[in-house]
Amino acid sequence: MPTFLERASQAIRQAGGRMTEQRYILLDIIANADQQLDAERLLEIAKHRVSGINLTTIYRTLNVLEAAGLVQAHYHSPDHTRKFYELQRAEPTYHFTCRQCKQVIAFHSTLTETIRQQLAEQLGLSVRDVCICADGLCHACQLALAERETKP
Amino acid sequence: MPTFLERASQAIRQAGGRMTEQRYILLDIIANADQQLDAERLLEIAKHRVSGINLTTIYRTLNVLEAAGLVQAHYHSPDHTRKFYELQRAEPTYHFTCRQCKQVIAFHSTLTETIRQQLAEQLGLSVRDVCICADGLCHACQLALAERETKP
DNA sequence: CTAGATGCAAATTGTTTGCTGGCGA
DNA sequence: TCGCCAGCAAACAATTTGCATCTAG
Repeated sequence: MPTFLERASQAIRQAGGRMTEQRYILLDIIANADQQLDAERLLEIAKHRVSGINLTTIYRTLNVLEAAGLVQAHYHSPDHTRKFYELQRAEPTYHFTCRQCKQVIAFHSTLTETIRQQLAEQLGLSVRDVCICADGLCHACQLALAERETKP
Repeated sequence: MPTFLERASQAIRQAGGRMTEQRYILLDIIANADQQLDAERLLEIAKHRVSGINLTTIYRTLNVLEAAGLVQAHYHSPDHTRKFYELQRAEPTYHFTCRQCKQVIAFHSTLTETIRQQLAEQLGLSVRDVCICADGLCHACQLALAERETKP
């Protein structure tokens, strides 16, 4: 049974690419991360392992890995500025951002499947990616707001 | 019974702003559009009505209108590059983009409510906006692909 | 009259591209 | 060896900001 990184390297080769040190390391970082990481954070971590690695390489590699179906990109809040990456998996993680304290809270949802089915049945669409992200107020900020309103 | 634009002008004033010609016109354009529009398209249309109006003003106005709860922004595809605007309404419109032909297909969904409830119950979060957008292959492009695969 | 709005040009930010030398299969 | 790849600098596109001028209330 091949390891994940062996299978990955095969997937890249099948797509006409090569498994390089940089790609190997990035994939390894993403696979072992306990949260989704963005390009800048990935660069920061990767620099400890390959000196001279560059943001351009990070971006190009992420695009290669995404095209090969190895990783998948998400946005963490409705003001979608940065992309965050995780391994391609069955039940992806989505995110809620608090408008007040900016804290990002991850959640899982099976709604992706529902949307996929609805769009297939109703409109004949074959869905590949669904983006779901929410913002609003976290519990603490709701309490703080209520507090402030009772004694203005 | 005040008209929509009268109520809008009051909402802006309550937020400490003023109802200017530019804001009035943009709101009117958005209110009467049959689809969501982005900043550039809004500029194009607004130029017919106010000469000299500028992209900066469009962006600043959109932010004011959004903060005042009058309009709401959405992305049309998972590669969230541009924002599109519509009036704030109960059942917002979401979008699917075909990866092949780039066509954008609008759809409605009540899943926003489900997500809102789930996040409230499970994590105590008060959701304000939910972004949902999907991409994949439209019906025609699925057929074309199947065609291509049967005779390579 | 005066805080707030406009318009112009210039800045910002996340990401992509062009090019040249370098390295994996 | 030979084409894909890495690294650098420069380009991009959507949006924001600084500043002087103008205008709604």
